[in-house]
Amino acid sequence: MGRSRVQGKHAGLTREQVLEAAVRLADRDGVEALSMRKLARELDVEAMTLYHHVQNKQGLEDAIVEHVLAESLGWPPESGAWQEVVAGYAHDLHRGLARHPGAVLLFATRPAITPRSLAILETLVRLLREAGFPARTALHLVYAVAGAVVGLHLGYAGDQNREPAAVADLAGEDLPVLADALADGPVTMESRLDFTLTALIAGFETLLPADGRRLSPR
Amino acid sequence: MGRSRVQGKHAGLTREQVLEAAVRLADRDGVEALSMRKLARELDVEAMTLYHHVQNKQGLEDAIVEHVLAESLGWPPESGAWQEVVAGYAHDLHRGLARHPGAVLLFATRPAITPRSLAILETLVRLLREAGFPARTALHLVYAVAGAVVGLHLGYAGDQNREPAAVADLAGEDLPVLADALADGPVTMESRLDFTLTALIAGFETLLPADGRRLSPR
DNA sequence: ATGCTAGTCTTACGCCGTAAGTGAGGTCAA
DNA sequence: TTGACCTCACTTACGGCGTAAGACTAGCAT
Repeated sequence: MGRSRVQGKHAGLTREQVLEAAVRLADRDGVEALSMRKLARELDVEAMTLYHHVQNKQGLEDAIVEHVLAESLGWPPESGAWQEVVAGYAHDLHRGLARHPGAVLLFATRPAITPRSLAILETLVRLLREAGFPARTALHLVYAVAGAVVGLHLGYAGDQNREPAAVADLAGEDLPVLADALADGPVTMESRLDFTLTALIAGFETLLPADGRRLSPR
Repeated sequence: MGRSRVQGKHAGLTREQVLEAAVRLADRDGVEALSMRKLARELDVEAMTLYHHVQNKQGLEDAIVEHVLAESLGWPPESGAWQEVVAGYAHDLHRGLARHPGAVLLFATRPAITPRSLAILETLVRLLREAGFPARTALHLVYAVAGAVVGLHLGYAGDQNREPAAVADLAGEDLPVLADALADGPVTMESRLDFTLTALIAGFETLLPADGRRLSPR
């Protein structure tokens, strides 16, 4: 019954298929429900088979992050107003995470140190330096923006996910200011992103050495 | 051997002891190593005993968050320069998370909706509103700051934790700008916190309606 | 033909969370 | 004093987990 597989037969499974199924499963059921055995079942294969395409579960998770990252982040433009480049980068990341909620927690727990993300980081920092930021400040800036985006999604990815919207219900008469703040409806992810991004970019601008040494050195 | 416990004997275990041991264990071995069985062993008790003090594992994790939060966050002052109150709040949270790295991931995945944290939120938002922010903007502000602090710690809490410092090693000659940015040593948590906080607060200031309607309405 | 290799399945181990049931002490009303 | 009841603890058991070790098979290179 049902058990119709045969030892040794090649099922033609590829690493790409494994990753796609893993992302699908994590998005559908939540990352905490992602197990090697369930993933294998999904692919109509035995669990141990997966270990030929992935080193272990941790390796699978790393690969998921890389996969989603590659799908989300294009190459930043080599030139342009830094404010827009940074905002574009943030929005790309945001859209990627929105499309793959199952990957959010993995993003949060893994430093992005693949060659690809480092190269993107390099490009961004170079652009910011050309805009007048000291290199170190530029690095801080990118970290702050990336952290804000991931942090934003975390708040909405918590499992059963009574997101901040639920605060509205809880904010009874004893929390009048909160109730007032939520009177216009719940705080959406988009509005939080826009707000945080605006504030961060405005804040960065005040940190920029006043002259803007890009073209005219004085 | 060693099995010297007796059925039914009251060992006098309290919820407080359970929580403290849980936090200690999570801080020492990482939150992913926290299991009901290990925790019970730590307390010289059988696993199922814990279920008298905690609803289930999820409940235990919720309680850890609450515990650490209570330990970290005092009541915000009812008055004072909003910049300093917000910065103080951020630093309190930061210190709490620094003291309890095992709780960071739990913080990140749980909306803070205990009565206590809601009350703190209420106080902060009220203060900000008195400083001239619209209620909704004030709420965004607090979320942004809290998210930044938690996000900051997440980057450093990733398990074996080759933190961003490791980027320095990876930034070879092909990533000259990054190497430059890291020439003065790795990016510490403190410097990231200070930078992000400065930028956020400066950004918020630009969002503040120009008059500052606290005292003089026109 | 022979052997190698890569992809697959089988079995097994020691963890995990927790449902269900057992038992020992303490409290307190009758 | 008794005995019912409650609380706290222990025991056993189940199904799921990650993965180490090994066996099998098909196809390719020799």
